[in-house]
Amino acid sequence: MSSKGKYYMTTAIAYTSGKPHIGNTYEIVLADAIARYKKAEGYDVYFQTGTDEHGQKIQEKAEAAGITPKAFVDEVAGEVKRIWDLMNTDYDSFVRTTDEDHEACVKKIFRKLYDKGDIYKSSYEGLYCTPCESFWTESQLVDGKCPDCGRDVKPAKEEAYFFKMSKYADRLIEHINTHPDFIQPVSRKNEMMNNFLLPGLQDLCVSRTSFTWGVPVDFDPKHVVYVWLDALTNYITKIGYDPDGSNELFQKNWPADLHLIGKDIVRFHTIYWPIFLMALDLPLPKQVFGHPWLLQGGDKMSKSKGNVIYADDMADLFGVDATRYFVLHEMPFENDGIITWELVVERFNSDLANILGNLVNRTISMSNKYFGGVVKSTGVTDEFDADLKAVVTGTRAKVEEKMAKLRVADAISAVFDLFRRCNKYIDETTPWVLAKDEASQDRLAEVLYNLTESITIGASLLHSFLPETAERIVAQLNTNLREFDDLEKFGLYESGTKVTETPEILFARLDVKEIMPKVEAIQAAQKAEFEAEQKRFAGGETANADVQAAEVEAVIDIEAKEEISYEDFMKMQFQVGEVIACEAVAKSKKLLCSQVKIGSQVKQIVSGIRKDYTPEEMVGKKVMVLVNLKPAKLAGVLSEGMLLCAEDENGELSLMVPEKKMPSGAEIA
RNA sequence: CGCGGGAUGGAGCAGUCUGGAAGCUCGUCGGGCUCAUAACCCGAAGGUCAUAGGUUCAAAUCCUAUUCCCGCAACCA
Repeated sequence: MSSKGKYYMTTAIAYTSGKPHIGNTYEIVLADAIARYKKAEGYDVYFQTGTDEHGQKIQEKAEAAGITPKAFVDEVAGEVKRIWDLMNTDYDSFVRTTDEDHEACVKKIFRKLYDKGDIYKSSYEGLYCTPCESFWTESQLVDGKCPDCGRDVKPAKEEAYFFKMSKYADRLIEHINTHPDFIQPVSRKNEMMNNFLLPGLQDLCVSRTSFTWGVPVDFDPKHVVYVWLDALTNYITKIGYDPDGSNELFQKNWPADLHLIGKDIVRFHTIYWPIFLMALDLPLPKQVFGHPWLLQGGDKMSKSKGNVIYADDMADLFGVDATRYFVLHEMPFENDGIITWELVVERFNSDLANILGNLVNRTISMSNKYFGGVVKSTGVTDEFDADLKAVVTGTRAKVEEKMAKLRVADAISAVFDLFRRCNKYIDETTPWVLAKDEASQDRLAEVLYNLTESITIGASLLHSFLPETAERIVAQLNTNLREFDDLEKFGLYESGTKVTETPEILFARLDVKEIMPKVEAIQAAQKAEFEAEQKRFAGGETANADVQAAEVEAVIDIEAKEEISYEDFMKMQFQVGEVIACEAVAKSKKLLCSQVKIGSQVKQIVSGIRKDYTPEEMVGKKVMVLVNLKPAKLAGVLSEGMLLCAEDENGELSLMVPEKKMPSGAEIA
């Protein structure tokens, strides 16, 4: 096959703070489908993926786990690689940002940009929260306090390196305007322009001193390179970029043809990354595609809820190709997709089992039943053949058109339309009727030949998306996958070939009733694992909470706070209060404003409990109140105390109430 | 007045840029068929395309206003 030239594509590198879930997995499968497809089309594809392993978060997680950051990322990177391989992804290069060659190159790049004057040393000024070790901007503060811990912040300065973004902004705007395909989908381009480029770019802080797990700046080792400068450059370092002279692989492959990333990091890939490249005098990537997210029933996935869907769980239940099929098919082009176990089962049954699996099975069965498995072309056609052939041979062009626009879900649908057409063809030609008449044996043979040929072409087109299934299909038909260039030709299946005598079921239908208990088991295990992890990381006191489906009663461990003295405790005054009136706070979604009678006085208390309690049910409750809390305004409403609540791992709240009847105002100690 | 996304038959989505008969998949109901994995094929019901105005010969699509939902992004740099 003639080469159409090189095609260098990358995924974002996965951050190694934890096991990748189905959303991360989506990206690699999508990339793999595109890579396989481009290869089939005749491109010389180089496909790189990997892991991003530096940063404060990882350092903290490793510390909590009591291991070195390196040991931590080794484990997670191994897990990422395992899942990528499990998903049958055919990448050419797996980069880790802790690779020595990468780190060495990042240092060189940093120095080059510094020598060039694009990076300069200055100081970061902002409002600093000492306990949190974080800088905040004025607008991030909540009531003038640290949004994380609520404590006071003070103006502070930290030495840091900055990158002169503004220097290249005009060039970038020009580039984006003259290359309409650069940012895909287009809606994101407008977002970038309007929100970041046109208002003016701020210089970017590209070093940190607050943690050490990163690539040190070699001429100023107390700084580490800001993660994005470290992470983004993987696209060039690993294929052989070197400021002192790059190798052939780099010469051949750069600029990248496609960076496939999640929509959340479009900004980094379409603003910072191109500007870094401009500063290095390198050409810009041809296209950045920000794909949407896969959401769980509209909800965010959360490990603590036990509803995170992992690729290996899905692969266990449905198989690798079914998992690939689902994520590829269900993810729309521009908006977020939804994934639920029920939807997965539905897709599995209707598309994979019914339309595809059953088609292959019934076709092979008929060949065996009527002709001892031998598929022969006899040339006896009739009116139904032309349309079948037109659809089958026209599918390649449809797939081609969709894939050119990276409309992978649409491309895979086009392939399934081919299989649908085959099922219809069986109904039109009614082979079982032909079989009863000795005179129509040749016609019957031709029908089965046409089906076998159609399925072979369909399977070949399917190969980029579901490689294993495609191979299983052609193996059963005792043939090979067709070359891409031959997919518009009908009739290449060798006449007289004998198909398998024992067709295996490609996808056995699933019963959602049988799947759901397994799902629940997975979720329970996940919860338990999460809690064990929390326990391991945090240690400390345990508290009980009710958990429905789980066999063991779940407990929650929270981070232990500093020990306090009895005096500290006695500073707080708790009393029983009776809610005598309650209403929702108009300007807020979360807050309820209660009038609480404590002894003879009434305090107004605002609480963030609206999702768990209605104003009506609040009235009359005897609650536990912290009464000497300094009054504060929440959403513009004065609050003079705090109602005490317990919170479970799902964020569900339960008001603390006295176990026996207690008068309002009773002291709690 | 923080920013962004969304609202299309029971569910999930396409169509909106570039106005021109409201479409796809699933589900439901009815029918057909029996080669096949209770699969396959055909047909039907079901939507004033969130609301109100406007532009136009023509609006899901363009403009204006309003309402409602959802995120702030996948455990996180």
